[in-house]
Amino acid sequence: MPPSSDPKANHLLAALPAAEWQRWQPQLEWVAMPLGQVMYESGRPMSHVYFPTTSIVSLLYVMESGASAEIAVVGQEGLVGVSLFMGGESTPSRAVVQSAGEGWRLRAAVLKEEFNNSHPVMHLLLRYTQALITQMSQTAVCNRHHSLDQQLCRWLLLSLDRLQGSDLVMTQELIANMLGVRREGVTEAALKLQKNGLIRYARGHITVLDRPGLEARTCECYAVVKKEYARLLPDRLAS
Amino acid sequence: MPPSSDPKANHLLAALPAAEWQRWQPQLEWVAMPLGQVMYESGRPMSHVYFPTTSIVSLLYVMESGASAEIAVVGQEGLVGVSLFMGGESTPSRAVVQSAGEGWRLRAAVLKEEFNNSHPVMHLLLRYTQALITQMSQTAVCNRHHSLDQQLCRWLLLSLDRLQGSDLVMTQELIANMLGVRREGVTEAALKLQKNGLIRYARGHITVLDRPGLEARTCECYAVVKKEYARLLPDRLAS
DNA sequence: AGAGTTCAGTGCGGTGGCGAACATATCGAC
DNA sequence: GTCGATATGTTCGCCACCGCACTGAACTCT
Repeated sequence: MPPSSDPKANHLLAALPAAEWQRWQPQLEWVAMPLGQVMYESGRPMSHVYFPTTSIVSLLYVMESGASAEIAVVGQEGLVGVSLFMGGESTPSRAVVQSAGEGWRLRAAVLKEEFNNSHPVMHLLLRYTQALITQMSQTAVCNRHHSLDQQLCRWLLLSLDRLQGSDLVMTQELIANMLGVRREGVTEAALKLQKNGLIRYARGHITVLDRPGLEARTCECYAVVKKEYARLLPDRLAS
Repeated sequence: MPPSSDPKANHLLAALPAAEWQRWQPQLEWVAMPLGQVMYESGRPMSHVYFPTTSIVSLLYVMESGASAEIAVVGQEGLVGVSLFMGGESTPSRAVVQSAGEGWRLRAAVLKEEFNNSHPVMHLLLRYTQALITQMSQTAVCNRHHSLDQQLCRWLLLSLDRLQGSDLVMTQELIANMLGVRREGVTEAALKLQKNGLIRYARGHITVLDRPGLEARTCECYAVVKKEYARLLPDRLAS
């Protein structure tokens, strides 16, 4: 399978200054990211950082009981593996491909070297990390206070922002795992949305018909996160 | 009110290399941190970073409805204001003193300069930030899956770790605000703990009698966070 | 000592999400 | 075209937590 996507489809790579881009380009390695692939496992050191272009990756925590919950989602606007330059080498969470696609990766040693020796790179990555922190915080708040209906809308919108088009390949079962709720709950919430003409779905394909409608139904969390991404990341970096 | 605490009671300050400590010491300003004081407000640029010594600060998000939820807690093991060196200058959350005490602060400009020009400082602060990220992630998970009983235990333990002694000055009302639940719910959960001899409390004073007992009742989230702090932060930095 | 305030405990109906079991529908493989 | 696997829809009892209203107790201030 050949690369069909430009690395610069990733917003962070696109935002690199020319000098850095020259150095990185030969080191970037194309990767296919099929649905369900585990990009890194909880507690395991990471060998690469990944820059998704057409894929979406979920950071999720899997509990002892087997239950899970999504902490944040990463797409073309970001990168998977912040703990590499943050200094921890690993995190207690897992990264799983939530929507199949492609991406580019860089070896851990190369990234750390670049992070330490280039202020523009460092500041870019740290600002992205802060945006990610906002997403995690807001997830915590949302999990506490908002209804499943609202959370489903938020989740659909966040995912949509990280893809092109208005189609998601995603079963209700998977969404339930991400949100950390029962599949039946998602069915019920999705039914309401479909009845109101906001989405249409069938056997793992969801089409968003009325984006403004979803935005009207979701909680404030979506807007807070989106605004913060726009504030922290230059130009088209805003997802 | 004179300073009664050594800056080095803060673990991050204590971990500074000698050269950095020499530069920082004259710049550090002692501050009293009374209960309820807002260290920074959502969306507002920060003028200082704060290094608590005997106080505890909650990072919390206040919703449009007025409801709130704690995202993370900071004490002698850390610092308040990571967004300064992460590059965002502000965050959508608020920082409030949850347990009165003291701390030291540094002007934003000084901190940023130090962060950019000293690799040891940078790495120390980034590792702390990653630990903080773990705490936020785990809060999201905990909010999703665990009972109020378990969360109360987790919260008590996290707070206890950031203080000396086994006493908390804290009403149930305040705890409820932090956890983002009803005050009555906290009353009920606290009653159970008291009946089982794990804690004793009265009118805003809580004494932990049986720490291992609390640890046995709490969810895995506490241990995950604690372990990650220990892993990421050198020596006695582990809270 | 009395009044007002703060803090903790209790009861009651409502509800959102849980767990489990089961019914249907669509797709792909053979 | 049949069969099994996969995805979605429905039901039912259950329980934790919610919102509200109220009681009682302890501390504070004058």
